[in-house]
Amino acid sequence: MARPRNTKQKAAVLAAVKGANHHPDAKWVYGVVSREIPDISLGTVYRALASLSAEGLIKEYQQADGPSLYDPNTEEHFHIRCSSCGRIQDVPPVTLPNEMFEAIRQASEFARVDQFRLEFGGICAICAEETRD
Amino acid sequence: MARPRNTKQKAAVLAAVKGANHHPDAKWVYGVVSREIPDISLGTVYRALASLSAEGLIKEYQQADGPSLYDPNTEEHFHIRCSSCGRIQDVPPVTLPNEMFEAIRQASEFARVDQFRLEFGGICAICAEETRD
DNA sequence: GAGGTGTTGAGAAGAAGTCGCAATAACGGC
DNA sequence: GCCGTTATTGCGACTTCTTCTCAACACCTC
Repeated sequence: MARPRNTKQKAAVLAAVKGANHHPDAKWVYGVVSREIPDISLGTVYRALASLSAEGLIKEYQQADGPSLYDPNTEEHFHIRCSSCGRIQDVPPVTLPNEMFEAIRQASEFARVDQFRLEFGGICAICAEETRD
Repeated sequence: MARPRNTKQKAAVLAAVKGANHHPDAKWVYGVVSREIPDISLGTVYRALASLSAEGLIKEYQQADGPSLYDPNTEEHFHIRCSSCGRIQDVPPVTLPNEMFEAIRQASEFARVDQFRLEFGGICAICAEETRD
């Protein structure tokens, strides 16, 4: 594994993600970075995003039904999605009781059960306000 | 919404999914059904799978990092994935405590938090056996 | 500042799925 | 059983998201 280099493209991609007040996808990052580096290519944005998440500077969040999103927040956390508008927001991490893992291990006959992926869903305040009439 | 018709294509797709001993994707179903109906098209398989899951006869399971899988088991259940071989297996459903939803609601300032998506990860028995030396 | 080699830009290619449309075939009525 | 309506099919083109190829470029070390 070679030592990654610091290029202005990667720096600009990192700045764009860190400066986002939401969870941007590659296209959005491309749009932002293009203003600064007009001839950057989308492929480079994808490579920079992959490289930055490999370095732990950002986090990739693979959606089940849409493009990967990139998260400036590298602290451990979870997400909640508004089922009405699709907005995604960070929430603090939660833990599951050990008995739950043990129950799943027994039911599945897996040798080890030590990971989980959890995301919440609901209605955000804005959508709740809008649909109230 | 029109009344769906029963076609041999849809029946064959349903039979293929129900007969699978795993969680097949559209391509696998296409491969199986093709042996019976050689000139079925992949588009038809996709449409049949969508229609069957809308009717509740099968369940679509959207993966974050791969094609949608289709689940013959329509009972409520969750999944566990082996992080080594990718095998996906059903596990019984679990519930999360109300306090967790309430905590997430407060932290997120969402109007409502009433859904979650949870999947487990670990090492299946077969992979555990293989890597033990 | 020269050299080695990560990186880039551009576009092609790949993976997964959807769409438009003419032809076909279910199914309810007669 | 035949008809007509219209849902469904097959086919290919298209969309979206992402990765790959490859020659040219530009970091970084010495």
